Amino acid sequence: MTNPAPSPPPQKPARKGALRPALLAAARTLLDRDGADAVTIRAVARACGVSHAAPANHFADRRSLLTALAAELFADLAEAMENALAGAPQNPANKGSGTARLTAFAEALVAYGLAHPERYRLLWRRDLLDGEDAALQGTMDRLYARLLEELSALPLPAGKDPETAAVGLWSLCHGYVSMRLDGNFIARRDKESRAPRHSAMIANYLAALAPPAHPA
Amino acid sequence: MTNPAPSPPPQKPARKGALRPALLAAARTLLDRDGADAVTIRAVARACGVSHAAPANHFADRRSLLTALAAELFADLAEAMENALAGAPQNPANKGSGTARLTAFAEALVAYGLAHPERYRLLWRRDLLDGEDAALQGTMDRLYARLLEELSALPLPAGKDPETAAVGLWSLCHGYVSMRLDGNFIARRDKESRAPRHSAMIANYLAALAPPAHPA
DNA sequence: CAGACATTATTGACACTGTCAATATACATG
DNA sequence: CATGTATATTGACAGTGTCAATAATGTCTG
Repeated sequence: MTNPAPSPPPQKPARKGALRPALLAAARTLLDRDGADAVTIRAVARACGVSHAAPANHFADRRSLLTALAAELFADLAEAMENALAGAPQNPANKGSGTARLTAFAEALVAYGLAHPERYRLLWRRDLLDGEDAALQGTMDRLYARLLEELSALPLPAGKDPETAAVGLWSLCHGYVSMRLDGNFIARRDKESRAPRHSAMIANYLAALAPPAHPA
Repeated sequence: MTNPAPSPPPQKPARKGALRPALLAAARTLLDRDGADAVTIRAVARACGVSHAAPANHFADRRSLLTALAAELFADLAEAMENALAGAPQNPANKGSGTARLTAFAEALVAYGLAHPERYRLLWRRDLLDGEDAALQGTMDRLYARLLEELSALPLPAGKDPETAAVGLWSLCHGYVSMRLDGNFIARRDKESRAPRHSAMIANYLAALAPPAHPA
């Protein structure tokens, strides 16, 4: 099946078996520009210069196309968060606030959401995606496991388990980003011009999770 | 579009000038049963036994219909949260953690979301609603102001302002409910059969906000 | 009361969507 | 070359929101 391209891929009418990635790229562009609603089978086909039914050979239906796109986006997000972790100080021996890595993790999540609104929104549009998709679930589970791993390496106070802390941190970030993106009341009071509120919010949450050695 | 569900039961032709409330009631039923996607102008009209263009006299377009419905739902939510506040102990001037009222507030929000998934989801579907609608914005703003009021009555530790605390608490609850409803990874680990995690989560957050009376 | 007006409901149409069926083209392998 | 598989095209259908023209209903005025 895999053949070396006999001629360079010049234009939208992509050669050989290159329609599938072209469709995904077009879908991503449409998503960023006009939101998930604009990512229709026919619009994607038009953007690739093929007939309206051509995508059916690569994606069974619209849900399948959006799911594949979301899996790509989730992988991007996971990479961004992994990079953030790599740039954070290694946690262990140094006691006290080992929350620098968690801060980096949470900040990266929020930053991705605010930087790519439509992409972030799509990730959670369960009505548009196939929640049973293996690729999608796998990336999500790995990301959550990563957070749990970081949290488990932290000495938590008695009565606080890593699972609840992980769910809380993720909920905090996800809720904040969602309401910012949806333009609801939080957004009207939390302009970008101010110092970013989410940083203080995250810091507060993490400080409570692992209070510094000398509480004020 | 796929047509999964059997058609809703045809209803009585609402006489007189009572079509508008009938449309809203039908929309609410459709929403609860099949989600926001199922709330189409034509389906609502069918449910009320009128022609497909009859609703146009009461709602300019689909967005207008859904916005009116969402305003109703937001009022319901506000009422539920107000009731929860009424049942909570009045802010005790005597001492210590006056977070009981905030706990009631947050628990009521989460309870509403988990009890009425489709209604809660619609509240934040900005792509389906008119964010500039006065009724919708008014109810939302009043609810947020109420939370801020409760938080401002609380003696916060230095370095923590009510605004950030309010945004954090709301984000925490909203994020948790969203991910539970969307069936994402949190839901797969946070079954109803266990003790509800959100209670511990909320308690942890509020405890950090106003630490108990015995400081170091 | 009768006529004029405003509100509301109906019918029909258009463009758009997802999806299916039948067809046509290309490619690869025997 | 012939055959067969993968892919692309055309055409159709049901469903949707929304508009225009029409009809029916009520209400108010003179």
